[in-house]
Amino acid sequence: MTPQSVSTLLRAISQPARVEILLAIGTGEACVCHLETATGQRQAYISQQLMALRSAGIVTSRKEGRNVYYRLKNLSTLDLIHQAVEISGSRENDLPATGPLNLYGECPCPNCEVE
Amino acid sequence: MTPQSVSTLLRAISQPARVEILLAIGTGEACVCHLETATGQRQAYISQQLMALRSAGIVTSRKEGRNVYYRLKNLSTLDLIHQAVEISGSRENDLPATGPLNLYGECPCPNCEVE
DNA sequence: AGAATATATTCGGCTTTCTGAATATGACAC
DNA sequence: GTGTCATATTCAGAAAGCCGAATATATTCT
Repeated sequence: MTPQSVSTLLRAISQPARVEILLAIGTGEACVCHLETATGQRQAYISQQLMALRSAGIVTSRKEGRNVYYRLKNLSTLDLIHQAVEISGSRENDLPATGPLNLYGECPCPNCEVE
Repeated sequence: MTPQSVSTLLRAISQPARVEILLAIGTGEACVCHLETATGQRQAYISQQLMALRSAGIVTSRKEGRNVYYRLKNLSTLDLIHQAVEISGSRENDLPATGPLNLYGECPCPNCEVE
């Protein structure tokens, strides 16, 4: 039945850290080290949240070298979050910038610099 | 900060019983006894869920006689749920009919019959 | 007043989620 | 091989959520 699957999806998102991660990934792709700097959280912690998002089918991952790049499986997940922002009454501007802050294949965060 | 309020909202919805309740209320108004028959749950249980929805600011209540009528504070909460349905991959039709099954001020469920 | 009805609240135990700490895996460089 | 870097997993205690059972409140009726 569907209320079950709806609530499973929403529950997976209903965590401040995971909302931040999803917004940081945005419409692009982000490796863990990027999310680490983007959200200021420990690496293991982010990995845990990503595991939750992955097993809920919200994100997919792609491995390249020693990095793993995450992206949203369905971009309208972002719309859902934005709608939640509106409903919750906060101004949209209060949200941290939505990704991508980087280009595909390369990660701009300190540890990943390519040049 | 906003990821917090977003997750508070989503968490309040992320519960099968509450999704059902919200859909049963739909765009209209429903008293508790109606939701009782609509969802097949015990009265106290529904009241608990309504309390959660109320304290999350998702529904408002209006008292009339010995009945209390609930409605969505913001109708786009329904859109959010429908979008969650799409993202979660289930067909929209799997959702139980969205309210209102009743007219304002009167409740069609057995205990509330007016005529 | 007392009884019946509609809804709300409290309590308690159980289960789940959260998150820090430590550790493991896997890939690349040397 | 060893070392280092990026990411993943496991464990455990604390916190939060869920929900049945009992009880409370508030309204109407007689």
